[in-house]
Amino acid sequence: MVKSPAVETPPDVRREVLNAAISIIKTSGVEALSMREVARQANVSHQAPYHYFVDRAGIFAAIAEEGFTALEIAFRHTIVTSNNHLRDSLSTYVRFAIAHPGHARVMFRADICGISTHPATQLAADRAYLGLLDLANQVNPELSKTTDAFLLPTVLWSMAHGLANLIIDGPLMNKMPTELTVDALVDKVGTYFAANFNVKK
Amino acid sequence: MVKSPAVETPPDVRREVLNAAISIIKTSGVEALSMREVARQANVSHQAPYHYFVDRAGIFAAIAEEGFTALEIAFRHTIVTSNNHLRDSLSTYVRFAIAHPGHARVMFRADICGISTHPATQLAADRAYLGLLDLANQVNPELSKTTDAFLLPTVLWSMAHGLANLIIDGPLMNKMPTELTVDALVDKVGTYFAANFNVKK
DNA sequence: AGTCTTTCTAGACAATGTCAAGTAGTACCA
DNA sequence: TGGTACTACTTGACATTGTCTAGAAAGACT
Repeated sequence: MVKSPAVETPPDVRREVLNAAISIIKTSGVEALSMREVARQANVSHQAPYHYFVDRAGIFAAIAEEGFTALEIAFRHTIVTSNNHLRDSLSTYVRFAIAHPGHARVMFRADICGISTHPATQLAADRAYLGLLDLANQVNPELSKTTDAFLLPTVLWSMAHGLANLIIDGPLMNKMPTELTVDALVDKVGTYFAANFNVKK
Repeated sequence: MVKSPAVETPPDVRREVLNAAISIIKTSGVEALSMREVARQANVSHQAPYHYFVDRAGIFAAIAEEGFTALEIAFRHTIVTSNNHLRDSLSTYVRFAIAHPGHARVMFRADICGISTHPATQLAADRAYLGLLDLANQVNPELSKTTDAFLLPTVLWSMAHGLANLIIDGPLMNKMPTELTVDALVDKVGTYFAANFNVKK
């Protein structure tokens, strides 16, 4: 094929397939994703996705990898820009999940994100975790030297993970005051937590 | 068939089906549950489950309902027996999830637990939430009277939910010191959190 | 011109969720 | 005793799914 003069870009089937998958997960959940529906939405044959992703799990692994990489970048950004690392470690995680529910729904579920079978995804996940550790280290550098160094990161991770999941999939919003927006909730919870959690000692 | 004299109990197909489903979810995850596999493990025809549960989602709803009811009982028990409600609200939730992963995997995922379509499940979930609220109220009864009464319960719920999910499905245990058992982790995190989170004011 | 590789498409298969129809047993009434 | 209704299933059928196997078209390299 002769390359046309900078008018139309060549179709990036891999990207199209991935976008279709992310969109399906975002709107209908992980359960609803079928290879054939993905192919249909990407306007390719039902077998084209298999060329880029070995199987259904392969698509999930690719989405998760993309997500973990983006999350790590978000953590690194927060490390250098925040003046309240405790609060913002929460909000970075949660806001990422809200902004990218298609990715989050996959990343946050080890049973389907293929972390054990896809080394690239494992690596991206490890790097994101390191980002979180570095962020926690900003909160109190002393803690990271103790034998219980894992405690603060675990609390932060659990808290953020729980809040994110309850918001994007769970019934939390129904239980909140009706006038409270998601953004306001994340703000309030983050501020409340950071104000009341004592990290000295 | 002639009924044998009080020796064997009549087969409870509904229970068998439910148990088979819970066992499949526990060992292979929600994704792996198929109606036909459930029927096979319960030794009934592939349509028998449909007699008791309208569809696949119906089985999940029944499991979730059972789980929420049990969780509420656990909360109520903790309310009257604990002398550290902050710590034990966490551990009650997390230990429930660890002890009943088959139930937990379904309950904690609104997209599949059928909360919006099955009123009985919704009711059980609401009751469990009320149990959590009552538990949070033990921590600091004053807080429940303020306009920000939702903050402490939300923090507790998020924290517990996150920790539970990271343990039963997530990659958290890989990141922990190798000699740390799940039980010890729950203990340590709960104690650490309760010791450092300030609920006065 | 011929062969390789990449990027797909087409066809086939067993397994799945679910609809429709049937059947065996039990309960109740005449 | 016969009839009828109901419960608790079973059997059969169908479209849809994930995935295997076989190509096919197009460019790159020799």
